[in-house]
Amino acid sequence: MPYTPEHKDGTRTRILESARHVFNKKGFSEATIDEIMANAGLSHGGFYRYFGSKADLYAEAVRRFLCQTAPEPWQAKQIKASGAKKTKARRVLDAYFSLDHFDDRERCCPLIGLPSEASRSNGDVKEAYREVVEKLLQTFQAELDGPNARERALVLVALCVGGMVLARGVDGPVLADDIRAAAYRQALSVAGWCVPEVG
Amino acid sequence: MPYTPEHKDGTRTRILESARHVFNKKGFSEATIDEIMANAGLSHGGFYRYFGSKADLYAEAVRRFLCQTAPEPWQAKQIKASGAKKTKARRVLDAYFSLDHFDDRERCCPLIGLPSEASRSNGDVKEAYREVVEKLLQTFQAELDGPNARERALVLVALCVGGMVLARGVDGPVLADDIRAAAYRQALSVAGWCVPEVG
DNA sequence: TGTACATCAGTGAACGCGCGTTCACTGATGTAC
DNA sequence: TGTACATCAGTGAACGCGCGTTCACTGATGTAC
Repeated sequence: MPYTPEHKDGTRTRILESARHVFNKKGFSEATIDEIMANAGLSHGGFYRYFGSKADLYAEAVRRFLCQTAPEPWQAKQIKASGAKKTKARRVLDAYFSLDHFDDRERCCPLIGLPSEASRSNGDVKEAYREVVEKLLQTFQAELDGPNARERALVLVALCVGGMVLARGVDGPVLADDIRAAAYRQALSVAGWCVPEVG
Repeated sequence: MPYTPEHKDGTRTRILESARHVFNKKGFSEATIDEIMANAGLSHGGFYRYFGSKADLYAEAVRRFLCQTAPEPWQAKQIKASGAKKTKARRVLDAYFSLDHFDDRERCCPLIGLPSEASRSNGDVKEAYREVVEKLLQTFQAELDGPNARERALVLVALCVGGMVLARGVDGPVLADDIRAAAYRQALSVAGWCVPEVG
């Protein structure tokens, strides 16, 4: 048995990680297998030893966001900056609305990287999309006190996605910032968390 | 001068309207010029007498949503149902969150039909996307009393887009409805409008 | 320890289809007489 | 009013490129002896 199973697993993971980035940046149709493989340090020909088709890869790549072992840079920055001062849900929310997350087209949450792709695709992708939504939902809900925890968690997720998707879609940086800031403040208010001191 | 200028204008409008529907349904890359032209009752060859390229058509098609003379079916239904009982902004909000709007993949607002397309495209498309955002913003802001009218209008738009995009992206109809309903109720609360009687 | 071997990860040329774009042509229309 | 004509909206065949997918091959690796 030449090459260890770990070797193949590692390559597969590298392709998935690369795919996640390229799909986020370009969307399903504009991303090419060639670019994904090159980005993983391979040539396109080997692709079909790992995945049945481009569509198969896509669903797995969306789900992949949940399997992260290390936090993305835009998440790590929040953890570093706040230390133990913030709870987990609060850190997730702050990172979600951060400028770093806004700017990171490749490593961003698939909910804002691939919003319309999901609504047009087959059940597999929607399932993956849903898993991401529910993960985020649980993170918020776990720390919301009071009666309507689930309802308020749903609102938080809607504000996260709506605020970031809109901000990315418009061309004026001022308007984009206004949208992001307004959605963020509203989210804090709904969650009952205090607004940070303005710097 | 054979054919009146009105004739050409009419055809151009028909192509734009068709393009808006097809782009909304399929996204930029998956929509084909052939389908757009066929949908407008023409063959593909004539396309370049009206538009320079597929990309040119795209930006115009997004903007086109603002030029509607007649309301879309999902909007008309709200107007009919409520009569003069609701203000304009309230009607727009209710229509936006309606199941009809959720289901109408072709005639829906481009903000939820083409969310990621905009963030990836050039300045022209983003400008069009921005115009749609500002139109919606103004509609809400005009009827919001109190100090933070603009801030609250921004929140409403974020809830509209976030709620609908998320609902469309997940595969469970129950979860989709929960998201839509939660975002809608939160929007009403932020606007200070009363919640409708439950039916 | 060194060598022959079998396996299979990865390569890169090639195929074929779909779609954006071009272009020579057709024929419907308004105008001039 | 009727007819010849010029214009140009619309047609459909053809081109060419890009990309998903296939496949014959290469060569790196672990194993058996």
